[in-house]
Amino acid sequence: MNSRRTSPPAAGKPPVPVDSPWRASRERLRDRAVKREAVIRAAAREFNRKGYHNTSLDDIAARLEVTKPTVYYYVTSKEQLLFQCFVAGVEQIRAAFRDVRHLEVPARERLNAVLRHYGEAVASEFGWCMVRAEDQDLSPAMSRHIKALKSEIDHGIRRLIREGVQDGSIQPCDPKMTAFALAGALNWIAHW
Amino acid sequence: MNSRRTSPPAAGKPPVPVDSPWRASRERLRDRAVKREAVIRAAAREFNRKGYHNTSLDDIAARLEVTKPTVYYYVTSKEQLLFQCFVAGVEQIRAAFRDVRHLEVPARERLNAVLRHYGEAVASEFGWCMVRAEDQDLSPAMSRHIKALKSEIDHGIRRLIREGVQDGSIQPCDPKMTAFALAGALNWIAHW
DNA sequence: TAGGATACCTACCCGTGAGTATGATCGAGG
DNA sequence: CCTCGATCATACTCACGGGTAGGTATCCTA
Repeated sequence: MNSRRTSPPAAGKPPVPVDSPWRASRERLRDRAVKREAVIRAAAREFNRKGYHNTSLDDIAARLEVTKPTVYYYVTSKEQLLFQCFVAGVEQIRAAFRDVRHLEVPARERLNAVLRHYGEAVASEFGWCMVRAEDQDLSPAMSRHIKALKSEIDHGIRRLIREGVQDGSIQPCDPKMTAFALAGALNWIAHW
Repeated sequence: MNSRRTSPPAAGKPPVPVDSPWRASRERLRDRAVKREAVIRAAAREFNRKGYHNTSLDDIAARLEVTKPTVYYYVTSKEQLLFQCFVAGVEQIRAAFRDVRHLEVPARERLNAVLRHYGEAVASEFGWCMVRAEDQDLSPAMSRHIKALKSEIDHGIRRLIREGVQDGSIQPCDPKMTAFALAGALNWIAHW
């Protein structure tokens, strides 16, 4: 049997329509940033639907009703595209930490708020890119960058746990293991 | 820049040596099952190291000091190889359930025992294949099969939780959500 | 010891998909 | 009106990797 002729590996969920700035209006929009962001969002959705390796840049371009060179006009490589999706997702979580930093409530409540945003981010269109993207797919430099971002979040959670234990709002526990378990449970959302 | 000429995406951890039955002795071993299992184990280790899509069958063959057609002699396709790795990992967990089924101890203890085996399985060389293998990479039939196996384990955990709540060894909780969180936390081991 | 089965290899096919060369198009400023 | 630059499409190149064709060596059995 020649597998080259068998049907593709099943795309699961139906495509999420993406509001393409190219189709948005007849006139060409001049805003590079908007289009670039649209490219990243479209990529994230396709990665989420079919996985990184099962998504071609032609797929992403088609979803935006554009051709591949146009995508390359906004992005230098597929790898960078994945990286940007990742960063976009992580940024949501970092924002949650910033929002909470100066709140005058017990650490337990701040932790809850962060974890809620964390869960929402993981459930968003960028969730897959954050959780399931394998750093084997990225260059060592980008992989290091991602590890650093993940580590920052991890330590942020640990710190909130420690503060909670100190101010009595959280039961005594090992912050490292607890943060690991919490992150694991929430990340699992991205796997359905 | 031509990415075709850039270095491969970083292989992370160093290769785990695999005891190849081919190199084991000068004489050819006649045991198909042993060799087939060696192929699957080698595949699991490579998938674990570099990811499914970044591992070629040539890689796996090279690790076993054989050629690609030899691998195909024991396995019909790369997809089936991934599937077999998955099944091998899941089987460890199913065994844990069987071992515990007829124990005369509180459900809490049985659950602990299962979860310990669960964690060990996830940390094993098949852990990646169980947790991170995306069903987008498998045919619909195999994907269904895998979903069924996962569901069986999930319901097994839920049942133990329910029994624990009934016999008082576990605090009252929602079995579904608790099982989800437990599995998520443990599965996260496979991501380091 | 012929002849079939098993196990393995060399050499190849070919679809796929990342990335690109080239030129068309269109809006805006001169 | 006409050029200039930003934007986009057509039509490629090329390496990679899954999978196979076909042959060979070794073993087993009659």
